[in-house]
Amino acid sequence: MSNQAAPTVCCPSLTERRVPAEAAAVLAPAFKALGDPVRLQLLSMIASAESGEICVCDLTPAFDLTGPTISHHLRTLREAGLVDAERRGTWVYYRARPAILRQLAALLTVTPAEADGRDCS
Amino acid sequence: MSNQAAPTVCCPSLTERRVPAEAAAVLAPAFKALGDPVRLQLLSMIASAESGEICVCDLTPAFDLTGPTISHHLRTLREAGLVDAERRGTWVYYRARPAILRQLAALLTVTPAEADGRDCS
DNA sequence: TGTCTGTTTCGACAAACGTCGAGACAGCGT
DNA sequence: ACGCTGTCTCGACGTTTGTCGAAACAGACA
Repeated sequence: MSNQAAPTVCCPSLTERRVPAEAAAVLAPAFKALGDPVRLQLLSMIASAESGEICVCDLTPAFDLTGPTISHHLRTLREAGLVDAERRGTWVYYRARPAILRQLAALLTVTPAEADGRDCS
Repeated sequence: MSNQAAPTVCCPSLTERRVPAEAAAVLAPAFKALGDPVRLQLLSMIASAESGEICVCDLTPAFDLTGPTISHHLRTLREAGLVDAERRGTWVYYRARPAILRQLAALLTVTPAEADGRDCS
């Protein structure tokens, strides 16, 4: 099931200091994987699954796309280290990797000092 | 300087409920803009600038890329709503838009309930 | 063993992307 | 008015991406 290594760079916010080229090279592919609406929804369906995992057979029919296309997007998420896959009998189950999600969130977190204020308005 | 509208969708985490197609369509382009190492560094340099803004003339020499290429990446960041640009005399200054960064961070934030634990290890 | 279903791989194609050089535009200083 | 410098736009290029259909692989079940 060939899961790739998850990035191991760490954690200060984008806004605190300039992210070095090596860190950018490692983190950017994860953001790139999130940069497609289908993959964003796939990851969300996986990460929000009640049991912590979800079957490809539940993912595929949720989109107007062929099986191979969904499989391709799932592979992209896997190679970005965002999800893990496990085959159990006939079906393949995907689960999210919270550690890397947290890392990306931390990168994007804005120190509350810097104003201009309201999100969600 | 033609700044595009920033996404106005809001805020629950990826992991809480499935992100709807319309939200994904709006948010994915912002992640896509972050999905290139050069743009990630550009945004970081902009967002971490002491005065809150930084001149293109300070950005360009930090990379082994031509002016037009840097300009193209900056335009991508602008169109994704991640930064704002303002011309003052000869120079053009860029500043980050914290609201959308916060929104993206919120989307990626994992509810501490879901374990598997340690980031930054 | 054979066949059926679920999933992935392969090959192809059009569209989008990252990069460049050449040229255009905007202000400043003479 | 002219030229100089900083920035952006345009056109071109090779590469990567998203999608598909066809085919391969994996496990279940008769």
